[in-house]
Parts: sequence; C-alpha cells; structure tokens
Amino acid sequence: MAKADRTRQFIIEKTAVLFNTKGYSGTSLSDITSVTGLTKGSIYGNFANKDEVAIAVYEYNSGMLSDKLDEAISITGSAAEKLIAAVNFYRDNWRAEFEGGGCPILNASVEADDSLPFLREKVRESIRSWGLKLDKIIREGQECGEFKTDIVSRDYAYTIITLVEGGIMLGKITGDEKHLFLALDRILRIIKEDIINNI
Amino acid sequence: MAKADRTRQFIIEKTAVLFNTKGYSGTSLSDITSVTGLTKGSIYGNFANKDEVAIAVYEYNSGMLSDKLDEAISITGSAAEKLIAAVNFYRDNWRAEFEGGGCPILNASVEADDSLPFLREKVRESIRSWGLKLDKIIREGQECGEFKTDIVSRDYAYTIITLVEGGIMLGKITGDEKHLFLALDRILRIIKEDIINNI
DNA sequence: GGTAAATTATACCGAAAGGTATAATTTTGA
DNA sequence: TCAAAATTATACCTTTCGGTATAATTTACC
Repeated sequence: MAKADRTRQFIIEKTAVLFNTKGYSGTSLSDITSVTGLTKGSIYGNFANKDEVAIAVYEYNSGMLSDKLDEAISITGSAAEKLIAAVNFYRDNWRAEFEGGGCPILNASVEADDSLPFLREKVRESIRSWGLKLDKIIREGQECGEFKTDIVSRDYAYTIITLVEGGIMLGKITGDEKHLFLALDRILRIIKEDIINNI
Repeated sequence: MAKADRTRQFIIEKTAVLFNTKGYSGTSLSDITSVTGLTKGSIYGNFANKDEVAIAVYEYNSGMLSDKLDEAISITGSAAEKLIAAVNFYRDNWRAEFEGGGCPILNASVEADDSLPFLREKVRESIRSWGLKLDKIIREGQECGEFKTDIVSRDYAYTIITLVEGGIMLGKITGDEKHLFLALDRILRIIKEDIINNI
C-alpha cells in the first residue's frame, strides 16, 4: 500500500512537466515510461489508463499552483496587500512556470474545452476555486471599508484571472515576459483605481 | 493545376474546425479523410505531410479571423470608433467562434509554444500582425489629437489582445460568454479612460 | 475526341499507439 | 524469516498512426 502510493506519486511528479508541455494527446505511454524509467506494467498497476494519469497529473499541477498562491496570500496584512501579493506571485514565479510548460490551467483548458470532457470539469473546478479565492479577498476588503462597496467582487476576481491568463499566453508564445508584466501592471492599476476605496 | 488548388482548398476548409477543436496532436489522418470524404492518396497528393496540412489550416483559420477584423475596423470614423469596432467584433462573433473551437491563435499558441516549432512561428506572426493593427489605430488617434500622446500605443495594443484572449479562454471553458463580455467591457473602459484624450 | 499529364483511390508498410496476461520480483506482516 | 500479497517487468496483442508505391481515374489541352 505504502509502496504503491509512493510509486503513484513518483509517476505523477515525473510526468508533471511532460503533460504540461506536450499536452494530453501529445504525451504517449512510452513518453511516460521513458521519463519515469518504469515499465508499462508498473504504470498500469497504479493507474487504470492514460486518462487517469492525466487527471492525477493535472490535479497535481493545478494543486501545486494553488498551494503556492495560498502561501503568497497568507501574509498578514490588508486586503489590498493580499490582492497585490496574489498578483506579484506571478511576477516572482513566471520563469519557473514558463520552464515547466506554462500555466496548467490555461494549457488544460485549451486542450480540454472541446474534446476532453474528463479534464474539462477538473479545469472548471480549479478556475472556480481560484475565482473564489480572489473574490473572498475582495469581499473582505469591502467588509472592512478598505475596498469600494459598489463594485461586483466576482467580476473583479475574474478580470484578474483573465489578465493573468492572457498575459501568460502572450508571454509564453512570444518568449517575452514583458507581456505578462504588462498584464500584471494593469491588474495593479485596477486594484488601485477601481477596487481600493480612495477617499 | 486548377483542380489541385481546388482540392487543396477543399481539404483546408473541411478540416478547419477539426484542427481548431481537436488540435494538431489530436487530429489524425483518418480524421482528415473521414471529414473530407477523400482518401490518403488525395491528401498526400496535395500536402507533403500532416504538418503541412496543419500549417495551411492554421493560416486559413487565422487569416479568416484577420480578414473579418479588417472588415470590422474598415468603417469610416474616428480612431476611437475603429478601436471600439475592433472590440465589439468579438461581441458580435463570439458564438460562431466558440462553436468552431474558439480562437485559433489561442489554441495553436498553447499547443505549439513548447512542442511544435513549425506552428509556433506562424502564431507569433499572427499575434504580431494583430498587435500592429491595433497599434496603428492607436497611433493614428494620437497623431490627430484624439488619443493621449503620453501613452505607449504598443502596450495598449497588447493589453487589448491579452484581455480578448483571456476572456475567450475563460468564456470557452466555463461555457459562459459573460466572461468574455466582462473582458470586452474592461477594454472599452480602458479605451475611454486611458486612451481617449478627455479634455 | 483522344492522349498525355495531373490527380485520386487502393492496397499496403513499418512503427508506435494504448492496453493486457502473466511471470518475476519486492513488500509486508505474522 | 518466510510465506502470502502486492507490485513491477516481460512479452505480446490489436488497432491506429503517418506515410508510400502504384494502379485507376480525371482533367486539361491540342
């Protein structure tokens, strides 16, 4: 039991970048065996099929991202500081994320939205979770008088996500991170001008 | 000659949605033959290999989008009107685009950025072209005193692209076009508050 | 309208795809 | 420590993959 779990985790960790760079369709079982050094028997002893590996890897990749974001916003401070920390998280981690294939949510979203229903729902979940996290910070800021109360917190949460994902997409394909930074700067401006209560 | 060109075009048009929904890796040659009703002999008589089909289809898909955008911004009017037309183009065409698999630039970008170099450069080209189009409108607005001159036109062009692509990604995966509309509304606000000269 | 050239269909390749039965090997717990 | 259970490796399966040689068929042009 312990062994199987360790092998399962080993497979997930070793193939995390593989799936995120090559995608689900682009990743073959021989890719998986060669990157793990294991055989098909071992892979299929721990996963029912390739779909199950892909799901587990997606949950791992998006979970890692979520955990790191949680850590970034766990700082003690004002709601504005937390929101800014959530944005600057990408400024600090873009290089590692780009090298690992970019945002797993974006990658899986684009590949799964039309043709991989088993992944699509997982992606929706992680976006919902991300949105709720940002929404919560904004609502807290509203409740304590730090943020404007006449704005729809949920809309701003999704505007932030939109800019982050668009910025990653552009930064990644052009090979120029300034596109991501431009998007992040825009988010900061929105926070300062539209969200924070400037009285 | 005429025949070959017609068949070539026929293959491209019939597989345009296929490639845009299933991606390059997800589209097989039997997908291509079944959707066209042709045989492998015919496909390979007109294209050297699958890569060549994918490139031609990407150029077709991104070209159609570019042409439609050109038409939308070809209206006679102020620079602001043109810029707003470029944004509202997506408000008018989102349904058809979503049904055809979403933005081909976004789709190809995410699939190609790490693993398909032959497509990557094509995607970069279309983004550059799109950016230049928006940049041109903004610079024209600046030159005639309609837009602020202390803003970097190129940055605003790319901010618009970022919001459009992020909005499409979110709208597509959630199945809710309001995410795209939210991004488009944000662009309109940026145009009115940051780009247009409000004196 | 007939013929040469261009195009398309057929039949086939070898390789790689995902997957499985079973044998060999480790782990595990008494 | 040793046997039972769990795990991993080997060898193999069927199907599909991208691709090709060649035969059949159209097309184009004189």
